[in-house]
Amino acid sequence: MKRALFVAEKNDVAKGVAAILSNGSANRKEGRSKFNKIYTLTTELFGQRAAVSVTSVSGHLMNWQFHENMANWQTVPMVDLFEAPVRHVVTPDMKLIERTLREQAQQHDLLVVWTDCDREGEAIGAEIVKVCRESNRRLDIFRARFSEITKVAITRAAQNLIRLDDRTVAAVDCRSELDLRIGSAFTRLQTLHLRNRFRDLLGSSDVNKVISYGSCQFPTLGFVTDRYKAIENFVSEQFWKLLVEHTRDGHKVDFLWARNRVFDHDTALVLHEDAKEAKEGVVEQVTKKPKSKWRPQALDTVELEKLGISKLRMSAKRTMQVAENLYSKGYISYPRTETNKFPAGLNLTPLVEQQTNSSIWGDFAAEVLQNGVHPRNGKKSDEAHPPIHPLTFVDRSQLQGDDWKVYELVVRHFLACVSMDAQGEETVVNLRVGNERFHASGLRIRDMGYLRVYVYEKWGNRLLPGYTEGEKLTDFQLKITDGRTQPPDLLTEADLIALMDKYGIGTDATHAEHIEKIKTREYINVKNDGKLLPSFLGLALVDGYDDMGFAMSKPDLRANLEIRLKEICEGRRQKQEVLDEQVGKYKAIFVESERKIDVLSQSLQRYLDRNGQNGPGGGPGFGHGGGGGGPPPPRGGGGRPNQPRGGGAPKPPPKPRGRPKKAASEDVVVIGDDNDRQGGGQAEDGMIVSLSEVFGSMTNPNPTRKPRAPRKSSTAANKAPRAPANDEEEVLCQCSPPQVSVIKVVQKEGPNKGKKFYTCSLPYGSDEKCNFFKWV
DNA sequence: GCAAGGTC
Repeated sequence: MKRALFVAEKNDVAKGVAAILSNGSANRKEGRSKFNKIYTLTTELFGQRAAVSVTSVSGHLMNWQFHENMANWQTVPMVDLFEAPVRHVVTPDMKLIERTLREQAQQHDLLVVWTDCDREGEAIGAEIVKVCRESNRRLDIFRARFSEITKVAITRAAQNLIRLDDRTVAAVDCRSELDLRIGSAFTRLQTLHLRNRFRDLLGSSDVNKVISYGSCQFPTLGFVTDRYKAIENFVSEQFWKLLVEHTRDGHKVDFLWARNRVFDHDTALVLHEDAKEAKEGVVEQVTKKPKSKWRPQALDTVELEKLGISKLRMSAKRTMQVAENLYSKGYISYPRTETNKFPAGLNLTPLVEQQTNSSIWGDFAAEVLQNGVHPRNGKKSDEAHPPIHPLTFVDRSQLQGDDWKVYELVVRHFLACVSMDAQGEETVVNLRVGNERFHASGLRIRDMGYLRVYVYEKWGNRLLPGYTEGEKLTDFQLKITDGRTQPPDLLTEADLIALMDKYGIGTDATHAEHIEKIKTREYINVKNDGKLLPSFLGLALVDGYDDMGFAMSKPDLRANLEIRLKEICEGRRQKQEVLDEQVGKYKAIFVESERKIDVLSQSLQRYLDRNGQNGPGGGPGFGHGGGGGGPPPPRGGGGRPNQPRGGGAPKPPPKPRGRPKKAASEDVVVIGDDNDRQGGGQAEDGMIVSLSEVFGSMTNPNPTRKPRAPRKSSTAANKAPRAPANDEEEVLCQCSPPQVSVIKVVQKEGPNKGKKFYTCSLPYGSDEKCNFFKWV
């Protein structure tokens, strides 16, 4: 009888494969590592009975390393790290597993690799082969291809063995080697340079701060600094809105303006006057239509992390730690998955049945069974693991703290996913006053559906009194209100994960770690409300390389590598070719960076100077506690002290609560010169207050340098025609002294769209701006 | 003392 050794990526899979192939009759033996057992059984292989041992590794066995002679940071020329030889060695904590494999390989005739069917799984497979072959040269090597641990999938895989895919292995090796070379070279460069210049901040010995560079760390940091700068460079604009208020049956109804808002006061006044003259409003249309709120899709890792952050107020890292713990206890399925659709072979009914035991959601689970189990599936599959779902029912009394919170989330999400959408009816009332249109909407919920178990989402009734079509209203109030556009919010950890996911930075298993890494490196800090704020150090690193001309913190570097790796996998490029090309490219950047490295310390010095107190002579750090460390507040912050007032009592800026997520953008009606606005537009007060929470005593609101990137929405504006154009006369506004006015174009939908008008050249929101308005 | 990728 042939003897076959099966090796899976983790013990859990080995156990599952053994149980399925043996129909539950496998024997369990201890391996050298206590986490990786050996299961023995007999099964059919190549049409014959075979004696099989199934064991496992725990992820990668091996790692790429430099030789010891490269270890000294002071004496080894850093640039040598790009070409010094590297070797593939078994990592110390995998030694016991390696021993099991060596021993087992000698006792078997063939080896079947059962690692996950993804890129890393293929590479782990190659490591298993390497170790096993060394101890048994005669081994026949095969690979099992399976996408889930179900009877059908596993037996089919066992009967259709294939070979390892060398190209995929080459792609992973390429990635690992590049990450190692680039990471170590730039880490040494930045660390030694900055430590030398800022000895008191960074310390001078090995145990002190490392300023690491990593191909995932930097783009992750870049997302945080980009958002911070978008806020810093944000220019707020004033806008105006019309609003109709009407009270009926004791309900006050707000009819919102169909134009939403306009950015020109005169336009708003004209439209307001026009509508006011109408005196009467007409209910033009009352529509009722069903509206549903969809139940959540099957849960994957990214979504679990996002929910952990936003609903449980835990970090992504912590959420995953807890989920892994629940997984190891057998309470929930494998938590690292990119799959958000349940495989057809997975019977969900017993999983729902178990939950009927709960005193909390048991009734809901029972109801799901009555109505049928209908998962809402997404479209993603990693072909390795199913969506995250509960495996066993656990009573509230058996779990504490975060363990319970995460288990509860997984169960509630699962039950919600397999239940029904919430159903309601929406009523929209369209009201016309003169030429202006307004609308109010109401919602009546008919069936809460999944929301009865999914306590993390809310959907409320919005009562609307009855209106009938054609009805005329006179007892309403037509109001004109104003507000200011708000900067976007700082990123939350959930936003960051979504961005990493979108740009392919890291994998589902690692993005929480990259975020954690840039926290421990003190490149970013987490505010009390969970928002992420870059530190001086983080900003300085990003700016430093930007100033040298290398976009090291942009996500496209990594994206570009991914494309090359794919080409290797598809056989269109050779590993060595890509390696040479990438090493060459980065080496050139490195050499230049080393030459211009002072730019980096200058960049950090600039931020420290802004702080006014934290010179290199001894500040408390880059952001933890005290008055020390965060970045300065956005430009113009701190109570706008430098604005000359242009006579007359200045109107206090309105402070609308519940700021909209989006910045002023595409619906800007009027256009002007962005530079004009530097003084006038200011970040909203609320922003300044919230930022200064973390900065303590830091006060200097004036940065030493101009923001580099103008805000996007204004770039189009810069191309605005400045009056006078050749065919138009020069028109002066009403300022004293009068200024040449600018021509702007109404861009909003409406009767005046496309019409040109003259207006004061000062920026909107500027106190000095006069009210001059004249159609061209 | 450097990376990112697996996993416990």
